Parts: sequence; C-alpha cells; structure tokens
Amino acid sequence: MAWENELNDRKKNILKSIIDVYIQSAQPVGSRTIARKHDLGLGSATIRNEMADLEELGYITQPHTSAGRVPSDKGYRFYVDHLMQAYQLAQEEILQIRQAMEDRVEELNQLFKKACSIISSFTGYPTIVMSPQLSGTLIKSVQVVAIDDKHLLVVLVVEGGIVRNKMVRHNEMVDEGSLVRLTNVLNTRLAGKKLCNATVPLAADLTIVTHLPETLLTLVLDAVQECIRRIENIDVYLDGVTNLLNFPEFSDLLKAREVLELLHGQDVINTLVKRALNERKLQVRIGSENEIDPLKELSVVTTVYGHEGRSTGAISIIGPTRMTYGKVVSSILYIKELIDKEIMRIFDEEE
Amino acid sequence: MAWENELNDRKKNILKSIIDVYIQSAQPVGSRTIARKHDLGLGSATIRNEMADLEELGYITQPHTSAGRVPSDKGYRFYVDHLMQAYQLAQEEILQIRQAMEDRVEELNQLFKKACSIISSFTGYPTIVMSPQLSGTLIKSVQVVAIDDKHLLVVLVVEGGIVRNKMVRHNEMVDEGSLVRLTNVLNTRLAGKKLCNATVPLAADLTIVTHLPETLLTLVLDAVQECIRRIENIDVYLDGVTNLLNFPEFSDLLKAREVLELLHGQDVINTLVKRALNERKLQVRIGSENEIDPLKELSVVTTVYGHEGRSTGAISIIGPTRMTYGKVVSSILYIKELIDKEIMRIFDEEE
DNA sequence: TGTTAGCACTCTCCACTGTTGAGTGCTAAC
DNA sequence: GTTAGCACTCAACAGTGGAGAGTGCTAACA
Repeated sequence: MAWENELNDRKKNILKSIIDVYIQSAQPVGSRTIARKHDLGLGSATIRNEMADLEELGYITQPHTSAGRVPSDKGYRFYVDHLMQAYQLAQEEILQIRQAMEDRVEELNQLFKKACSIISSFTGYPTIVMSPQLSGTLIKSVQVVAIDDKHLLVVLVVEGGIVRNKMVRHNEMVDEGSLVRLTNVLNTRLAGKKLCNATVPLAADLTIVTHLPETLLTLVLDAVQECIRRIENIDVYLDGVTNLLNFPEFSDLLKAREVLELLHGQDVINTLVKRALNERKLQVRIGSENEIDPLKELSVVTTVYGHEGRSTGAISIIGPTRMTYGKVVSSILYIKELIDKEIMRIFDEEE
Repeated sequence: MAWENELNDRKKNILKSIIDVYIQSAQPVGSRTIARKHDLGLGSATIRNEMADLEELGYITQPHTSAGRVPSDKGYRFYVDHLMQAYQLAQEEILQIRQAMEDRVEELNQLFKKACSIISSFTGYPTIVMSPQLSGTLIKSVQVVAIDDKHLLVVLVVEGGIVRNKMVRHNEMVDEGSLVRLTNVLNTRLAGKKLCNATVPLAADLTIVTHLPETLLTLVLDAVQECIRRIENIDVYLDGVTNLLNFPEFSDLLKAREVLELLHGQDVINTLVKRALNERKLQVRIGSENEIDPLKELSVVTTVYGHEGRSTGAISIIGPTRMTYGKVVSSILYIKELIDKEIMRIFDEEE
C-alpha cells in the first residue's frame, strides 16, 4: 500500500513511542513526555512538529486543542503491522501457563475451559474460547445399550474420544440379539462417515434386519440424530469479562453494560466464528475494523486452533483498542500451540 | 419478638408506603410524597412526625439532614415479613413463563439453564441455579462397552436418567465374555447403592471373576470412580449478571466489579448451597444478613427445589436490597413448582 | 536546512462560591 | 391529635478563576 512509506523512520519511532506510552497510561501523550522518556535525541518542539504531521496523516488525534495525542485506529493498525515488538514470554511466564495447563485434562471440554481462564487471567482481558466445529470428524461407533427393561442408552463416539449419549424410554420387549443386530447395522451405516454427511437410516428400513418394532426404532434413530446434533454443537467458554470494568474507557456504565451483554450473548460468537474459520491465521481487528457495533471501540485478537478440516475452533481475546498487542498475540499463539499439541495427543492416542 | 408490636397500624402503613416508593425510585422518600401519593388521610407534617419515630426505631434512615428517608435492613425485614403484598402473577405472565419452559427439555441440565435464564429475564435480577446435589441418588447401572479393540467406554447411569461416561484406552485383549462378566460384577456391587455410599471394588478382587488383567481393571475402576465424581459435581448456571449495572446503587464501578466477580466465582455458590440446603424453605437474606462481604449491600432470595434427600438443588435471585420482593418471591416459587414437576416427571418415567 | 528555545494561547481540571430546591424539626394554632 | 407555617440544613448545580499541561508559531541558532 502507498501509505506504508509515508512515514520516515523518525516518525515511526515517535508514533511507536506515543502508542507505547498511551497503552500504559490511557492518557493523551504530550511531546515533552516523549522527548524525556525516550532517547530519540530530539527536543519537544521537534516532536511537536512531527506530531502535527502524524495527526494530519491520521495516525493520531487530539481530543481537544491543548491536550496530548491519542492513537487512532489507523495508528494502531500501523503499530500492529510494523512497529510492535514481539513480546518474548519470560521463562517464568511460560512456566506459569504450562503449569496451569498441565493438570491432566480429563475431557476435551475441560481443556478449553481451562485455556480460556488461563488466557484471561494472564492477559487481563476477556477471552472467548469456542469448542471445535466437529462436523468434519468421523464417527467411530454407535452403541445401543440396555439399561433396564424400559430404557435404552444410545451412545455415539467420534474421533478424539468425544462421546454423547441419550436415554430412550420404551415399552417394548427387547432381546439382547436384536440390540446387537441394531448396533451392527447402525455401525455399518454410520461408522467412518463424517458427522455432517451422516444420514440416519429410516426406521422402516431396519425392521426386517433387527426384528424390532418400528416405533422403537424411530425412538432410537431420533436419539442418534440428537447425539449427532449435540456433538456438532459448539460450546462457548467465556472468562474474565469483569476485567473490562478495570479499564478507564469503560467508566461509562452504559457502554460497559452494552459490551458485557454483547459478550454474554450469541451474536458475537456467530460472527467471530464465521470470520475466524475463514481466515485461518492470526487476526487482529482494531476498533472500527470490527463489524459488530459495540465492538467498534474495542480490539479483538483471534486465532484458530486444531486440525484443518476435522476439528477447528477459535480463541478470541477482547480488549480496548489500547490493548497490549504484543503480549496478547504471544500468549494467544502460545496457548494455541499447547491446545494443538493436546488435541494431537488425544487424536493420536486412537491409533 | 417484642419489636413486632412496636409499630401501630399507621406506622406500618407509612413504612410500607416509604418502601414501596423507594423500591421504585431509589431516591430518598420525603413526607410530602407519601402524603400526596398515598391516601392515608394525613398531612405531611404528621407523616414527618411518624417518620421521625420510625427512624428512631431503626426502620428507616436519613442519608443527610435535609434528605428524605431510606429504608434500613430492619425496615426491609419487617416489610418482607409483615407488609409486602403477595404479588399475583398475571395470567399473561404465567403464560409467558410456562411457554418459555415448555419446549421439551432434552436433558436435566438444559432445564436448569433455561429456568435460570427465564427467571433472570423475568425479574430483571441476576439468578443462580444450581444443579442438584445427587449424592443421595441411587446408581441404576454401570456398563462397560467396547468401542474398538483399544478403547472401552465406561457408562454410569443413576436414577432420573442421568448419565456420565468416560473413555478408557488400553492395550489388552478383551473378549466379549469378560466384558459381560465385568459389567455384571460391577452392577452387583454398585447398582442400587447411593452415590455417596458407592465404593468401587479393588481391581485385585475382580481378576478371578472377570479373567481380566489387573492393569485393565484398574483403569476401568478409576473411570467408574471418575464418573461418580462427575455426577456428584454440582453445575452452576448464572444469568443476567449485567442487569446489576442497571441499578443506580452500582454506579460505583469498583463495587460493581467486586460483586460481578463474586458472582462469577465459586465462593458464593459454596456458601449459598450450604445454607440453602440446610433450611429447606424459602429464604430472604437482606443486606447485612448475608455472610459474604460484598453481598452485605444486596439481598438474596433462595429456595430449594427437588425431592428431599435424593436430588435437591437451589435457586437464588440476587438484587439490591431495594428489590421487588413481592414479584421475586412469586416468580421463584412458581419456577420451583415447574422444576419440581419436571423432575418428578423424569424420575417417575423410570418406573 | 533542520532543530530548538521561548512565548502566547487554549483548554481541562479543580477548588471555591452562591443559589436553588427539597426536605426536615419545631412551634403554635386549630 | 393534627396540621400550617417557618426557620434551618444540606445536596446539587452552575458559574468563576487560577493552575497546569500541552500546543502552534516564530525567531534564533548550528
């Protein structure tokens, strides 16, 4: 893009300094502050001139005539793309995250819940972790088990050891043999299929093979369908929302409430998931780059985890545009790695 | 108690009026307001005198000399115990709640989640619903199912059709017969036992009966134990927290944050559950009657649902002490009824 | 030609002030 | 026992002025 070169090195340095300071202080940054704190070898007057230029170019703005400067969305964008230092996670921090994640996770869902809470407490921003979209995953097995003479339990297992079940209540006589036949038929029809391609057979088609009444078969098949639905369902974990109230940009209660409500609702998730899963790489959406209205004053950092195609989900960190991009990006990527490894481990254990 | 008679009818009426108005307005209530709005047939001066008495007795307080009066915790307590009108849910409102609850709930957990969201949106206060404590519930059945030649699935079913499962990965040869024997042994040992009394047998004791290697048995038995743990685990549903930000008493961001964090944490739940399950009837804890510090400026209305002994849980509604007690109490009781019926239905279906 | 010191200017923030209005307590009259 | 009337109190609000932070511009300097 043309405007990538409109800044000389000095301007870039000044812009970086302004943003670095502003991220810390949340206060408009004056020329004196930059001149003193950062050894650019320049006087405040010079910096004032440069700042005037930067403002004209749209990288920073002035809340009012005699205030310092505040970065604009364009400023942050440039900062994220060209200026920001990669934040090197300290050994100690890596250890901290690792340790928190290391308690053996019994279930995949616990993994996401935990990851969510760790990121949010580590970065200090609200975090959303979405459980993977499993439509592309293969069905491993369907089991129909008799619990007592009035209840059958339908169990669906897919790759990765993910299990859903549903109880079926009935009034028929069911012998062990029929159940085995039913389980076998279901497995021939469904096992190895992708969840999204799996079509549950018609009850009528199974009466002969299984020697079971159609009413019962319907119940069971509905239960299978329900298990598929449940397993395809995306869970959402949300943690650290109250952190938002720490930031001065949310001293306006009305705004705070609006955003908190948004985060608890379903809309964000839909939008975020859709977008995230399209572009697979790390994304940083700054302020007005976000589509949803209340997010237009926030930034959202999102990445996708998991195996392409079979089980991908998304992690998003949400904060004021003045967020510590460096640290956030490093943490999210590091956690993504850990999750990927864990998923790999769970899936590989299957072989 | 002695002080129940220290108020004559006129004082009671005035106190009731003050609280009714204050609940609506959140503003200190003056004598003129009461004199005009409520046809007590009294002038403002008279009311002033009575208010002075009420203040001396501790039912109301004055934020500062020339302000109106604000109810004290003692005032609210008297209001709840003696003055409050039972709020009659309108036919329309009943319909509204009924309809929302009526979508067939597939799983017990969905029932609680739904109930939680309904109450909070109906009353406008944050609501906590705790899934039942199931320690007293009877184990119906344990199943060990082969998923493939390296995985077994352990399934635990208790009364009410509640199911938990855990996958076990192993490297042994397992024939169908051994599995049946294992399942049988486990059922003899565990079925019919209360969850809290269930003691998983030792692996060593089962090697002979089942013809299975001890290592495998250990894995399976651990899985059974884990299923028990999971089923005893109490889930917590929380909804409508952001509503708190609507109330002027939370314009102080620091306080708001403190309470929001408290609600998201585990502590409240522990305390609330313990207390709720002890006293079984409806409880209203007003302000300082609460034990947890940040709740001392809030009121908590709690009730217990479910069958005594086998599956009881709690519902709590949290709001400013200035909450609409009448409506809240009616709604919580109504929802409790609905949940009780639903639980009854699910448990009875078993017979 | 680029840099900087100096200065006048602007604007927010804060503390102070006086005014308004709501509400009280007390007293005296009904 | 009730109430009208009055003096008093206090929060809330708007206006005022100084302090401080920061700017833009200009002129001098390297």
